[in-house]
Amino acid sequence: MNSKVMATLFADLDRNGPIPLYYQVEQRLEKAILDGALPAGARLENEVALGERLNLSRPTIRRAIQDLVDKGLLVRRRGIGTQVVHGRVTRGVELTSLFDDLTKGEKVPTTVLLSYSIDKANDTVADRLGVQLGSPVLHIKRLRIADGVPVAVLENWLPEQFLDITESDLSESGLYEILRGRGVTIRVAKQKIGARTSNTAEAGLLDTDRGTALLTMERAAFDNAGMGIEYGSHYYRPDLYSFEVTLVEK
Amino acid sequence: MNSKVMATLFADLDRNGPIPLYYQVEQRLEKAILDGALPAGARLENEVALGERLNLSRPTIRRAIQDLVDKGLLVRRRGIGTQVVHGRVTRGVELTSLFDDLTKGEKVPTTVLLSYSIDKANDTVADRLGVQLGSPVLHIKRLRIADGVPVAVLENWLPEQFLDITESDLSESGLYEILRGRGVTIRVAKQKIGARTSNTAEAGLLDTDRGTALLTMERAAFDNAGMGIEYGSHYYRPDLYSFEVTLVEK
DNA sequence: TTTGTCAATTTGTTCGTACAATGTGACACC
DNA sequence: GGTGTCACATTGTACGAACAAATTGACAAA
Repeated sequence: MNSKVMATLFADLDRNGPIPLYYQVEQRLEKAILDGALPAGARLENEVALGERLNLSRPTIRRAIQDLVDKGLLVRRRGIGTQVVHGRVTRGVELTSLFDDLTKGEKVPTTVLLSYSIDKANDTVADRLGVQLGSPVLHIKRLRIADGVPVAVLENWLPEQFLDITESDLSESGLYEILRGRGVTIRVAKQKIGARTSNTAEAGLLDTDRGTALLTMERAAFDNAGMGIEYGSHYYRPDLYSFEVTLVEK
Repeated sequence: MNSKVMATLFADLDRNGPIPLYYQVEQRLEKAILDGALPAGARLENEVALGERLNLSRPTIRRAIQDLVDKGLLVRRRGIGTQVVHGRVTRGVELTSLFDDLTKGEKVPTTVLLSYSIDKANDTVADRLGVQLGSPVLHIKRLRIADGVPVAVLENWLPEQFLDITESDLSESGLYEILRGRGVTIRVAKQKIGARTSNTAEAGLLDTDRGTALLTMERAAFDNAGMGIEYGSHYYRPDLYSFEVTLVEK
């Protein structure tokens, strides 16, 4: 390990703050890997030595390393040591929305609210969200535009507790941003990704020709307690968007 | 917790065998949840009590529970306890192949080997697998059929160490099955899922009309040491196949 | 009635320690 | 020269302990 790494890695830890020590170590290591300070194949110091250097116990170091192994950034083998994973496999699965994805890139996302209403939950929505059939749900349909080009049509249903989300909220921020702002944390999401051929209306919204392929995604999202938060049925222009997933086998 | 649960959960552990104790506990809990013995919303005993009952330390119990939380089966909250997750969210992301998926259902999968050759790695393949440009790679192209209906066209490239996989191997088993049989364990896979419109040749293979939508998937898979194992570029008939992914936020 | 406070419960973090299992490399032995 | 064995390094499993943080519920105070 070179001196640059040592600087970011072995600076003082905040031992009294609210951020767990293992998490501080984890983030430093992750940054070093993503920055390239720890290149692919580089071997880490062993756990005991790292612990002594940082004045942390071995379990704490192990936890930090294990999290990065779970993310697919590190690989470890008994008797050998811990290495930065080869290859371009960089980031794990994340729960994000299209809005987040676009913001992270250098695109400028815009939203057009196509429809906004309070409906009664039909069979599908009630099943996916786990609410009573016929109970009130917020139903929205949005056109997402990046740098002036239409990218996706997003249709969402949210349960009763979110009926107070306003139209102006939705035009300002992504749905997931609004939910985060309300303290909602999404814990589990089940997605189904497919494709189909567009009809005239769909093609019109996305500014393409009827009959071209659409990438489709259905998602049901749940919070800590397993309550349904959001059900969405979306379609995307496949020349402008695709889903990337990194799977890590335990 | 009822008595049936106690029976499966609190039977004697194998304390000397090679199977880790935390893993034995984990599997018993998972079985109890999947069997419905621990229904959605059921509250587990607290960690300390569970440990005393099984004569295990708290860290061991915690590890078992944590793994199930990571799989999306349990939810825990400080001050509250641990509960079986609500909702229909059942299983986490798994690394499987189309062949596995079809076998698990009640379909009968067939394979037609469309081409089989040893090529020199081009730019894309060399990059994805992390091998030298121009190094020998096994290149195969297969048509996957389920119950007599063509479902997907699978094109794969494998590095030098797999050149000895034969054509008959491939017609008998799925690729991942062959790899498992050779002791290869895939650790990390990066997938990109998208869609596009089919051309005449593609439509012909899948027995559809030219211009219909295709679901596409690219995958690069790596083993423990981060070595590239397989790079694939596939397309699917979207009316017959889709990708389901369950995401769990840590 | 409402509000604030405190105790009890439960998971979260961190420490220290011990031994087991696995892979590497050196060395002796044939 | 080849082969087996042994010591060493490193991660894996497991124990015990202590305190921190979050949630609930009971009780006292306004």
